[in-house]
Amino acid sequence: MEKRLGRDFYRQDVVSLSRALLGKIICVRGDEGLKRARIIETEAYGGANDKAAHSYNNRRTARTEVMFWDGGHVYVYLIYGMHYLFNVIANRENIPEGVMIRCARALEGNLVLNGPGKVTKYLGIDRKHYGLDLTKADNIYMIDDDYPVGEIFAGKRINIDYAGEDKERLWRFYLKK
DNA sequence: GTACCGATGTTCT
DNA sequence: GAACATCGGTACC
Repeated sequence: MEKRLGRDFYRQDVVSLSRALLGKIICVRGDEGLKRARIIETEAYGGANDKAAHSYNNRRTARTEVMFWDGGHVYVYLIYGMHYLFNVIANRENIPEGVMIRCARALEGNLVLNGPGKVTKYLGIDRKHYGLDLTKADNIYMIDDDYPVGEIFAGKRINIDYAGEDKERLWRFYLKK
């Protein structure tokens, strides 16, 4: 059975949500029709106390604004001038936490999207999705189809050398290939 | 497998 | 003006 994930699902702390999102399906409707991908790797970005997060120390700017919104909103930003990264906002209003989707598998063709920039490129996610609500939007949402996830592995997050001791946190979660 | 490199544009200091 | 939650390429081992 397939069902759309609702608000309560997203209102978890960011580490719990990062694990819970594994195996779920991202659906995006765009110019080329419906694209879907199953999440197989995530990273948690904590709020005020995580030096790796854009919202570290509750930094609130035009870019990080959506991180302070209720769980289930979409945070998209451009990195290195060419790649959009897709994040799912966790927890509740004014607790700025987000889950980065690092790796997924396209349902159409079984293509492996091994990198956050490849995930957004395949799905067609860009700045127009910034701030949308995954529980309400008709062009971007998440589906639970009761996929058997199996064992979840954990490791250090990637490319956050600037984060000091927080780079040691085991906040990357993934399923076996 | 690891190591570097350039491309590219927005954000924040 | 520096930094950046990346990628695809080349080089080498």
